[in-house]
Amino acid sequence: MSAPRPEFARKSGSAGQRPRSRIQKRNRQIILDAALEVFSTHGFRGATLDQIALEAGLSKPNLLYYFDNKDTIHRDLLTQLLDTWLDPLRMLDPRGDPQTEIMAYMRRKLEMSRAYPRESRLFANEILQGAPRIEPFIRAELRPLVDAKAQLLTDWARAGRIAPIDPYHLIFSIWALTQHYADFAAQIGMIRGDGHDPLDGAEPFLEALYTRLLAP
Amino acid sequence: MSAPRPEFARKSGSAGQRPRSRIQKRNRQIILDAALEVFSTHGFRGATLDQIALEAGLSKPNLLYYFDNKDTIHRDLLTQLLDTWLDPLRMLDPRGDPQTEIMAYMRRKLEMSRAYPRESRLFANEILQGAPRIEPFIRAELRPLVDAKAQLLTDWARAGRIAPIDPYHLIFSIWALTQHYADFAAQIGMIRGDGHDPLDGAEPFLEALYTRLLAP
DNA sequence: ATCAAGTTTGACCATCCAGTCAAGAAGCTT
DNA sequence: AAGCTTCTTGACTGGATGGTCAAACTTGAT
Repeated sequence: MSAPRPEFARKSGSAGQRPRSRIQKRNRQIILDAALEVFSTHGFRGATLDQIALEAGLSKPNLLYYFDNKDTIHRDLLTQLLDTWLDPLRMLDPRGDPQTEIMAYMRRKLEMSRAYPRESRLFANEILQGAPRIEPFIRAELRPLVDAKAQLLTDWARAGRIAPIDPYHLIFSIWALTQHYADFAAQIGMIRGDGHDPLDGAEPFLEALYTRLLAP
Repeated sequence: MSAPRPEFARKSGSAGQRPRSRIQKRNRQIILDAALEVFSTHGFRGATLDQIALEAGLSKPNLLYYFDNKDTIHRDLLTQLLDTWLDPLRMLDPRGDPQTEIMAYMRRKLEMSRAYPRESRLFANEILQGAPRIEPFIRAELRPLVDAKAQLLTDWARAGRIAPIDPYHLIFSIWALTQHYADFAAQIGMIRGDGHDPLDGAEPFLEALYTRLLAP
């Protein structure tokens, strides 16, 4: 007879249910990993279930046994990503030394570009397309967080502890500079030579840049 | 009977043939403009000819009367874009004042993000996907240009006319910071409020940033 | 006005692709 | 080993999409 979906996968309104069996856990992870690979380079519409299935080493119907549809896979990936995407900014500590804190934030973001370039590209793809799927998240979570941290930066600037620069542009600059190494890795690789690590030398450069920018 | 393609459109190995009639010129431009809109937000695979035709106010077969296929439209757009994409960097003048020259380069790039955000996103999409269509261009044109200008920056640094910073990362930083305002405009708009111009305040910020970074 | 060339389109086709289904294979439990 | 559940897949469907074609319409030169 036709196999019913396992309970946990029936309706995954929000991600985070844990698979029951070991096979479930393993295959869901394999699929998400393959999907991340494909979605991050081709975008949502450009990716096909066949590609993902091939990448995962599973059959397409098998994919759809674990996930209701293409959209669900994509949403689960984004949800998983967004969960941790804001942590570096959240960690910006009002009690710390301003320059140290901002520098540490930049380093955490750079480390994320190094460790999770595919996630960065998945995010970039989503934003390029107008952020249709994560607009609510950006408005409800990211925006207030950025507003709060911008206020903190303003306070620091007012107190003369960092240079008086626009806090929003400061944050955007950190995003732009760090994510660039993941999002444009293909271009950087072609320019610097293919054996070259795109991030080589990035950290000292960014340290110099922000040291000079932030000095009061 | 079946209409043969007009001469100029027969085989457009490289873009740049000029249309014969006024209608040709007008409609090709309308189509390219519509295609830019659609490709830049949905990527190559994500865009459909129907979408482009709708955006252009033409029928799909009519689109294909002016362009051989979807790929040709995309290639023509990229070719047209790349033609002017490197001009700002090419203009970096060895005889000028280093800081003024670099600052002017940054301003030219920022101006391109303001004037041609769709082109920037088209380019970003292409790179995100691994630059499959413009890899030859990057290797044959962009790379040598960047190498040459990096050498120039190194010379300036050696002469103590700018701070001793990695020239490649300096160039990448200008790309990242300026293009970010076009590529991530959707995100910036949601954070700063939708009536807000994403580029508002960007120029003074970047001026401060590069002034401080470049000072010897 | 006439005619040929250039332009436009409705109808159509082949392929691709997300998603279904029923049957079979593999695991688990006793 | 039996019997139940979970997992896997070949074959299929319906709709979207890139592209074709022949007929009709428009334009411009004479």
